[in-house]
Amino acid sequence: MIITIKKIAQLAAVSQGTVDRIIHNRGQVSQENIDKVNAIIKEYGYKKNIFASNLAFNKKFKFAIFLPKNEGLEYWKIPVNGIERAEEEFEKFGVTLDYYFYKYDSISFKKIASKIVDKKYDGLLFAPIFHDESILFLNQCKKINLPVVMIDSNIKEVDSFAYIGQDAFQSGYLAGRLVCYNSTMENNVLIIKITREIESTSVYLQRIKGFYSFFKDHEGEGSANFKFSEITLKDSGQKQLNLKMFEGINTIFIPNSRSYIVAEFLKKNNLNHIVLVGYDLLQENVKYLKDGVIDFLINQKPEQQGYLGVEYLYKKIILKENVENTYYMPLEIIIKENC
Amino acid sequence: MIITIKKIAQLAAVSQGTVDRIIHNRGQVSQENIDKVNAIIKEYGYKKNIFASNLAFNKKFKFAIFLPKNEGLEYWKIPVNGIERAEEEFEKFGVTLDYYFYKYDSISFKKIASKIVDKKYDGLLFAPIFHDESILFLNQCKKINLPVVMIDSNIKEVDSFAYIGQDAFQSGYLAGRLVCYNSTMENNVLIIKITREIESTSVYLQRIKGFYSFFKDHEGEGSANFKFSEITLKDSGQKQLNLKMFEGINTIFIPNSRSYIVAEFLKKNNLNHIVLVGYDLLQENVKYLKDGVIDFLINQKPEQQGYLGVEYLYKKIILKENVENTYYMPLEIIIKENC
DNA sequence: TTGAAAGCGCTAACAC
DNA sequence: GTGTTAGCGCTTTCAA
Repeated sequence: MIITIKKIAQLAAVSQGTVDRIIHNRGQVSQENIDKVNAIIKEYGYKKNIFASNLAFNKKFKFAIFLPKNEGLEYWKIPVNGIERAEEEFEKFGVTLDYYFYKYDSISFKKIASKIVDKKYDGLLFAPIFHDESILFLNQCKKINLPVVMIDSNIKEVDSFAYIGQDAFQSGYLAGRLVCYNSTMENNVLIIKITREIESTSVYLQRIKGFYSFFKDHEGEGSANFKFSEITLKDSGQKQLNLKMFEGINTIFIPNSRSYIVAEFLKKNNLNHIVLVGYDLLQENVKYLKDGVIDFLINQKPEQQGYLGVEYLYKKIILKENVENTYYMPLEIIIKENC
Repeated sequence: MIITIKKIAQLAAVSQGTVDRIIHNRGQVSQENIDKVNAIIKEYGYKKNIFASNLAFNKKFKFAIFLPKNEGLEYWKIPVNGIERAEEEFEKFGVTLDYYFYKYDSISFKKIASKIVDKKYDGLLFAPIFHDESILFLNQCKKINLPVVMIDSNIKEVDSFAYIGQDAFQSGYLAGRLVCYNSTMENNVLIIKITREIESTSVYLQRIKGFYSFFKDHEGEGSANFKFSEITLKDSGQKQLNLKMFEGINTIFIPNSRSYIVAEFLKKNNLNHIVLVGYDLLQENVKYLKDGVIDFLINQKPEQQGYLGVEYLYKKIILKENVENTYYMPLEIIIKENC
């Protein structure tokens, strides 16, 4: 049997109002009553009825969603799917979402950021791409007591905020192992960075660090040899690729979701022997995985990151639960057979 | 603005009671009013307030959990963890669970099964091990309109029940691929069945089928050769293992969670060159995975199966949502680097 | 500092 | 067939 506020009031010989004040620390109660009520709560183990609470509270909750704009790049569509799934699920609990998308420049970012701060949301789901600007923004959020959950990448400089996403370094480390599964005696590994970002804190750079780190940790083990080279391409498709780049290469690592660009080129030019490891289950990537051009994809479940982000806010703000502040998504290895 | 029953009643110029009857199909309403109210609902998009609904309903929900007893075998502990996590989470929504564990004999099973049927639960989470007995039991459940969700293995003979779990065949197929990653030119594959089950429908047999199927589908591809043999051991530890069994063997597939038994033997006898693929992240298995004795574990997330099973019942019975009837867990490939 | 009570939206029992 | 209403447990306001 679960005890109610009414019962507590009876047992303590006070009114419901007094019990409520004590439970919510609203003050204006005598110490005597505080002690009396707390003793009863302790003895009987009061748990608030979440249905009655929210019904009486009768408030709608507004969360802001603040993500990079999906400009022709499928990647940023995926978390939105998860967010929309969560939106549907939590609508009945009074949750509504406002979406904000910033372009890949810091002016657009700042403009929208200040709009969000002004609008007095109950919570914020945020994917920080620009490191310095994000820190400024997060500090503002802190000032106005706006609960934040970050996805995709973390900003550790501002604490007290939650993060749901990948361990980028470890995922690169994992990629190192995967590359070995199809290795030969002599391996020339090419790392291709296809990006417009310049941030030195970017996720893909941490992945590359993890990748190298794997080989450092396993130096001298086994008999296979690995040599590495890197190239950087502007984010404009495969026009910049040419056959020369791939001479002598038998292994390629693409540290972000753009591996389909390289896969397309490899397929066209019949470079079938090359092992290719990339990230994220974009439609195009999956196509080349099933084709056998891409060998491994590491999945960080961006869809679920979006869903879990909203769920985090819901649990924290509406249910007032204690939720873990950091959640690293498991690193999924995706091959043709478990896709 | 979300419309309420009260508003609908006003708009339709009927009472709340009438609206309620129409929404819940309780009958005893004139067709005229049904049409009027439905038109309004359609226009304004009524969604019931789940807080008010459950507060008024004010019922506790009792689910039965019916699983094989964990007799020294860690595997059946794991879904219970997930179930307990769900229990904690849904307690505040009025969910309570009763646990029943049956021993590995059909008499124990039947006895407890009839107890559950008598007790009039609101829902049932069930792991069917005994095929024929389970069909009988499920038919009884159907008769008394008890909603059921199955985990771990599915009984397809009785429809209208939900299933959350693995695609056993596909997971064996996947194991086939994994075995190839560390293959040489000539491979002798040993499949070790460590079990006390005799059911011809058992999960592990479907896994073996999938495993062979992979090699059939890839016959003639590549240059590696595979030969297969099988042994069956009673479920009594590694005393039955001997070095002779492993002569010439370079690959082992264990189609259930007992791979640690073989791993222990391999380690003791320094059989380091053998590739070992198994199932499930039992503590012991993980230990040997990190040790490098086990190469791959396929994870079917039994913990999450338990959690999702309870969540399914909650969503279906308390929230009255439409929930998918079959959910196949993704097949996770676990190696040292993403454990 | 405290008590009383309205009301959140829905369910279900009862009266007509 | 239909309308009325108590009550679920909590929040919040107003009065004392």
